[in-house]
Amino acid sequence: MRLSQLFFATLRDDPADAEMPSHRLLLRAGYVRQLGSGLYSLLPLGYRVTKRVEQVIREEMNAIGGQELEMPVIHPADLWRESGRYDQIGPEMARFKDRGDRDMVIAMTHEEVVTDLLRDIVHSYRQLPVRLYHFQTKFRDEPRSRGGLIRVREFVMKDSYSCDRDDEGLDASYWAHHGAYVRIFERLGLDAIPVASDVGMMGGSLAHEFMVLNPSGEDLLVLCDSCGFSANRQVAAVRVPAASEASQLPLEEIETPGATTIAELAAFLGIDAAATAKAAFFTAGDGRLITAIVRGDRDVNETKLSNAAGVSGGLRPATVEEIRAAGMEPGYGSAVGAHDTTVVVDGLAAGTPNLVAGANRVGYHLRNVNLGRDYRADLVSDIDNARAGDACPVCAHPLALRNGIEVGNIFKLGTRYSAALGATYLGEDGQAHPIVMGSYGIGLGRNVACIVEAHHDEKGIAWPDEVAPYPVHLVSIGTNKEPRVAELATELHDGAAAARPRHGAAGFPGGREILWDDRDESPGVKFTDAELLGMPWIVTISPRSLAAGGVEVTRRATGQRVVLPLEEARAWLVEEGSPPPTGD
RNA sequence: CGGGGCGUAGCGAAGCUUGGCAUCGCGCGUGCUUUGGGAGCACGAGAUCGUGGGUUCGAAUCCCGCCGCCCCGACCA
Repeated sequence: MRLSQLFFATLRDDPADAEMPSHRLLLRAGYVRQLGSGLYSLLPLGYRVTKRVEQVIREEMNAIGGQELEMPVIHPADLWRESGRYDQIGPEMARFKDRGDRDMVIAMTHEEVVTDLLRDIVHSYRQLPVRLYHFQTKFRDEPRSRGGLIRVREFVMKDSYSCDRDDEGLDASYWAHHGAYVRIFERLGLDAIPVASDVGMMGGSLAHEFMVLNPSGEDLLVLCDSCGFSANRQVAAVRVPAASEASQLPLEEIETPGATTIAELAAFLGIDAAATAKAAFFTAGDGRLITAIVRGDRDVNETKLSNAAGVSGGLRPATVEEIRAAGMEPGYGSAVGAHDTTVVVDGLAAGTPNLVAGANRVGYHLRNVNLGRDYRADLVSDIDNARAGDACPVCAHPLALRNGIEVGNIFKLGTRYSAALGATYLGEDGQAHPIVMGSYGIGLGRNVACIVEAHHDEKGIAWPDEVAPYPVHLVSIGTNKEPRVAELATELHDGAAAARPRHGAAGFPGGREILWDDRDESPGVKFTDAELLGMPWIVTISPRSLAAGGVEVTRRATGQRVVLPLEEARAWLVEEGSPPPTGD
């Protein structure tokens, strides 16, 4: 591809709206353009990178027996009503009516459709297992998009679905995907860490997210550098020390005027926050009031609370009226004397005797509150939010908290969708069984952005070989001084374009094509753009390089530079199978 | 949805406080010179100042509404 013909433009100045390096560089180098909030066009360069990422994923999915297909972006709402998600999911899902006044939705994901296909086609255990995947557009009307391509509203995702006879089969499919993902991210040049995660809106029993550490990441990861424990903070267990043996002291009401927060209470009484109990009130989607009790120095983890209490429709902070209706007083609240509420007590608070807790009366607290004697719990469970420095739940080593970006996820769905939609097969026993499913996603655009995050310097992008839009950026200089420069550049460029695709670029037309900066620009402009665009190899041909014996080859990522004789350059770029001229 | 910021030529910005000819750099076009690290000179094109209303002799500038974008938080496979 001649750069003079390429549809792109580099920007000399950083766009005002871009903060993350990947966003800034993809914009400046002409890979993407923004259409609206969370909506991006992929320009030819960005499209080629995305297609190469797609190809890596395709190869690894095929390697575990995946079969590629394609499912629609527009779905009838009735299908989503069957699974129950039509009403469960909020404004994040786009809905509209077609001309026949039928309710339709724009796909956020494809569990329903794949399950519909299964109930149509699979009837016997002999047809299982099967692993299906596709690359398809999703739309999620996020409350807030951010970070360039990191969090967008419309995006292409590889989603795959495993369909097995039983839990054993699902387990095999799950770990097959786990392995495939490890290989995919390694090939993409990403250090992705699998962490235990919440099952969220997918439902299911086991889930991992593959996370790339990044200061702009939206997720918080709890990591142990001693034993390797890793979890999303949403689900990270907190280690609870053995319950205290201290004897219970008599309950005592004390006046605490104006002390409505733990900090004020602790300061007023001159005690540590850890000697108090904190009550937090939530209203569940089903209308229940949930009262969560944690030790005063800790915080409630809403995901863990929601899972522990078996809440389906999510949690929102309770209103003052709702709290009072259950016999409690905001600011001076506790579970003592509470009624008509589900009380969930964290293990740490349950095991700490004689806490100071609210008296459910304005201006008063209670000393020496003890679970069992003074209030009851519907449930004692870990609902504590993990913090940096906490003891690892596995090995007790101090934990670290890091930000991460989710580049992929794997979920055990079980029979959540097959049961709801009636996707069953006849087993060897002659009985109908629901198909046991798993769901596995990788967002393409987000991965492209993460690759740039991991592979750039102050000058620009430095693509890994596996995903670069073109392997080589040919820079010709001094064509007016030396006619051979243009002749040789044309020969190399045209020769590479005519060559058969390089091994590993199957299905990718023009896989051996190189980029040639044939523009009438000064050398400075050409070099600067070459470094910004980030092809793995920059090949310079000029009177000077010819005098030195050939072309100059620079490895973009390392800056390592060698002079390559013309014959070797031809062998490398035009004739198939020649290795790159230098190591890294 | 809460808090903050921004919207002026393709890009980046100044001008707004204190109303009075639309400004600068880059980029773009033409010509000449230049060609190993974002070249020089000359000429030139390009802006409903996000949008609607109001105040005023006069609004990019002051007032009100709306739209859009970014950041933090809430939210979120």
